[in-house]
Amino acid sequence: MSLRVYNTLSGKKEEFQPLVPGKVGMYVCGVTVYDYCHIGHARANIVFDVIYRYFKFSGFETTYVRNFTDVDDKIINRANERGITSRELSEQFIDEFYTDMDALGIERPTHEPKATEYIDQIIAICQTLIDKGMAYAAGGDVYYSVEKFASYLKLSKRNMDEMQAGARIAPGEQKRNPMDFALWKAAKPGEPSWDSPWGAGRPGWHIECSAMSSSLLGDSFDIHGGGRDLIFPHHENEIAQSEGASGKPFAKYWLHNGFVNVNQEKMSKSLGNFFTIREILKTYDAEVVRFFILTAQYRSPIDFSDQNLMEAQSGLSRFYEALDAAQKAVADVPESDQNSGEGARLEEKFREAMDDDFNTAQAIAHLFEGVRTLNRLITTKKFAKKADLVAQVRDLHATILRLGNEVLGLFLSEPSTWLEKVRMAGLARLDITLEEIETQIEARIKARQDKDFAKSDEIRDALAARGIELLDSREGTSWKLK
RNA sequence: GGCCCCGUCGCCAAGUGGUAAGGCAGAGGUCUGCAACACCUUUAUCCCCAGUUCGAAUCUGGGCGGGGCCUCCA
Repeated sequence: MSLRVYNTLSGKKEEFQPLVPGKVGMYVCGVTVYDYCHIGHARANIVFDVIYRYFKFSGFETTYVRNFTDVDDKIINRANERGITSRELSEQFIDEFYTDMDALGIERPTHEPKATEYIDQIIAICQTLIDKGMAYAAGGDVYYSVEKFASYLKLSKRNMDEMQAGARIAPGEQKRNPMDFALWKAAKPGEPSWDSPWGAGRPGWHIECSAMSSSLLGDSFDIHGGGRDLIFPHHENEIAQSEGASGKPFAKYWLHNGFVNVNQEKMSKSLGNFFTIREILKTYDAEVVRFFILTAQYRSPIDFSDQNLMEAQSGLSRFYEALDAAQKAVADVPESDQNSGEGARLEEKFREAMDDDFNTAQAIAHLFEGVRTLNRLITTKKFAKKADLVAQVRDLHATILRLGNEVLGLFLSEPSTWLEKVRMAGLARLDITLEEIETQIEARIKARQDKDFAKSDEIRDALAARGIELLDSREGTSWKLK
């Protein structure tokens, strides 16, 4: 079974064949650091984190580059509003970015370049493009001449004539063609700037990604990723710049993640449904957010709502409950050298799903089947005395944990700890204290010992009415949120 | 207006030519003092119409509905 990926460039799933056997180079557009990250950023970063992890898991030596855009109009404006430098602002939000990404369990990429560290390379590409006649300097700006790049719009599949009809040249721009875009912008007063052959200025947005990707991955590399909204103009322009300058093919496969909607509406500041990652994490566990995002195919739109998040929490709890129960069920049983093959079978199905364009939803469905098998095995009569079943449970438990940990970045907590954390978080939203629950449980245990079932049920129903469900087992009585 | 994507059970969501995964919720059963948990069983012919095919949710055409990009955006 080989890995297949959906390539925006061809509009089809293609067999993944790296440029260099055994190695993968991937570049994903990162964030412009002028504000806190929202759940759309969470999705993009989680999706490409899993893609990165899966390449490594599949044995590829993977170089993952994710940049920071730390020079940009929005940064400059925001910094000016606050009376600090662009650098101070961007550094602050880089720290905030890491806070959020770490919470979501996102691995650090191999390289995390900042645009401002690549000014020399940016200037060099601009110069090459000017020398080749594909770009021109005008009034301290440098513009890319789109008509000089024959395959412009090949990624976004748009029509040049129609694009031109709607394009405008903004006041102050020196473009020859409205579709041309800025590679270099002349410095205005109060803006950060660098010296260049065209005078003091700063890079345009698109050029930085061309510079950073070629510097760290070479002119040609395997995977380029980002959100759907970057297809035009950002990625289209990157192709024009990079291929125009190098004369070589740029990224081989273009991967784009779908959007996050909120209650079925596009998330936007004007609609007031804009959620930052840290706001969401006040209500939902980070792993629940991660799990939720991975239960959909990465290219589909996903709807962020309380109901969907609650369901994700139930689903993830099912995993942790089963992992917890399995762990306990085999804890006191001596190890044996039996190999069940259950884990290998599950792993094969998991890989098959992931090989099909990183279908995490399908992969998770297979893991759920593993959970059911696990639960079925450990509730078998005299389970602990059946060495073959014990071996299956150990194998399956270890496999679910390993696939979850390494590829999906899930199930990383100690099950009982995680379940406890979620319970306590839920409790905080109810009008009841832990002490009250424990007191009631004690009272009910006593009533049951006295065979006073009427009272026992009364206590249970009263707690249930307040959102607390009791669970009796051999070990005693525990509780969970309804 | 141009380009692109989507429409599968009450909800979420896989499946892209061979007879509908999985989760949540629901029903019945086992377990239980009664419950809950867990397990077992069970719940759809895939927006509509026409066509291609031995065979279509999957391909083609038309319609209806939803969304995205075309300006900064994950």
